[in-house]
Amino acid sequence: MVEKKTRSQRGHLTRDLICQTSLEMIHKDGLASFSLRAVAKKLGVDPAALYRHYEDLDDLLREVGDRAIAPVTKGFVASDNPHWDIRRVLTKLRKVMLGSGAALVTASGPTRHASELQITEIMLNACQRLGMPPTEAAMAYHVLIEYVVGSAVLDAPLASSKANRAATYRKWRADYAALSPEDYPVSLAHASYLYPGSDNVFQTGLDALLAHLLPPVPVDHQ
Amino acid sequence: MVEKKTRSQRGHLTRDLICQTSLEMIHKDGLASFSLRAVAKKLGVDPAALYRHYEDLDDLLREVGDRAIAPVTKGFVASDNPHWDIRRVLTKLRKVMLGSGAALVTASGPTRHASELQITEIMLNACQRLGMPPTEAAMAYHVLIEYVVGSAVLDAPLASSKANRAATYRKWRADYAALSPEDYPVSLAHASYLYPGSDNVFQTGLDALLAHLLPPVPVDHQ
DNA sequence: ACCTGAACACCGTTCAAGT
DNA sequence: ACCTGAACACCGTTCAAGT
Repeated sequence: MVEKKTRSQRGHLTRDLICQTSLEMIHKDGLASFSLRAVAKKLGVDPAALYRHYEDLDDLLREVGDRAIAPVTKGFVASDNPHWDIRRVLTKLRKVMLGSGAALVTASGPTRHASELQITEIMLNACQRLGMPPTEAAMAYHVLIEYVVGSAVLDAPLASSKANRAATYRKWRADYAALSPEDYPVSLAHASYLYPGSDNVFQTGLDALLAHLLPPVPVDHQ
Repeated sequence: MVEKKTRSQRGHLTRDLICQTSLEMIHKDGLASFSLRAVAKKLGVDPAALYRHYEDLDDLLREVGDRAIAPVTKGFVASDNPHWDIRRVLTKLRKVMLGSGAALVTASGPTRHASELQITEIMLNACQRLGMPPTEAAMAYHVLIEYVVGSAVLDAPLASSKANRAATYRKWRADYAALSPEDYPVSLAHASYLYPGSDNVFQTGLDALLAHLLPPVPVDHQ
C-alpha cells in the first residue's frame, strides 16, 4: 500500500504518464475542455511541474496528437493492391480523427512523430509501387492528406452524435428552404438536396481525387 | 469638436461599429490575439457592454467572419462559362481566407449570413447552367467547399509571409532527409520532392475535383 | 533534480448597480 | 435602455523557494 499514492511521489511524473492521461481526458471530455491546469490537477501535481517535461502546451499537444493517430497504422500490412492500401489508410485516418478530438491537433502542423511518419511512409510506398515518379507521388500524397485532414477538421464538430447530426442537417436545409426567392432562387430550389451527409461527401471527393491523381493498378494485381 | 469622443457616448455602440472594429483588429494583429476584452478596450467601453449587442463571443465572430468573406462575391458577374465562374469564386475564396485571419472563423460552422449565402447561390447557379441535376449539383458544391475551406484552414498558419513559408518548407524537407533508412526508406527517397508549395498542391487537387464532379461545358460556350 | 507556491497578465460571462 | 463595476471561475507561463 506504500505505492498507492504514486501521483504525489517525486520523480514519478514522466512524459509518458502526462501524455497518456491527457489523451484519456480528451477522449472522455473533448478537446475544448482540456487544459494544462486540468491535467495537472488530475495528476495531483502543480501546473508548473509540467514545464519540467514539456516546453509548453503546444509541445504537449503535439505528442498527444501523434499518440491519438497511432491506431491508423497499427497492425497495417501492405496488400498487393496499392490503391487499396491508400484508400484504407486514409479512411482509417478520417475515422480516427472524427472519433478522437485529440487527433484534431495534428491539423495545426506536422508533429514529426512516429505515427505521422508511418502514414507518410505507407502512402509514398504505395505510390512507388504504382510506378509513380517521386514528384507525382509527393504531390498526390500532399493533396490527399490535405483533403482528408481538412475535411476531418470541418466535420469533427458534428461527428459526435449521429442523431444530433441528422437534426442539424435538417435544420440547415430548412434555413435554405426559407430563403427569399428573389435573392437566392437557385439555393432555394436545391434546399432539400443539400447536406447529403458528410461521409457521403467525403467519399465522393476522395474517389474523384484518387481517380485523377493515381495511375491505374498494374494489370497483374487487378 | 463635441462629436470627438463619440466612443464614450451612450447609444453609440452598434453591432456595425463593434463588428467593423473587430475585423480591423484581426486584420492587423491576427485572430490569435483577438479577444472580446480587447475590442471593448479599443472601443473605450466596458467588456460587459458588448453583451447588449451580441449573445456571446461566437455570435460576434460569426458576423465578423461573414464580413471578412464579403470580398469574394463583391462585384461578381456571371460569365457564360459556368466552369470558369466556379473556379473564379473558389480561388477568390481561398485567397481571402488566407489573407484575412477573420475569414477562418467561417470554418467552425455556417454563418448563414449574406456573403456565405451568395457564394452558395453563385456555385449552385453555375452547376444548374451546366445542366446538372440538383442532387449532383448539391454534392459537387459540398465537396468543393469542403476542399477549399479545409485546405485554407490548414494552409493559413503559413500563409502570412512568403519568405517564412519557403524557409519552413526547406526545414521540413530536411526533417525527412534525416530519417532512418531502415524505418522510412521511401519517405527518405522522396524528401526533396515533398512540400511543392501549398498553392500548387491546392490547384492540383482543385483541378482533379472539377474534372470529376462537373460535366463538360456545353459546346456553344466553349 | 524535481516539484511547490505565489504571482502575473490575461480570458469569457454574469449581475446588481448606476445614469 | 444602455452602460459600468465588481466579481466569478477560469487560462498559460514564470520564477524564486523548498525538499
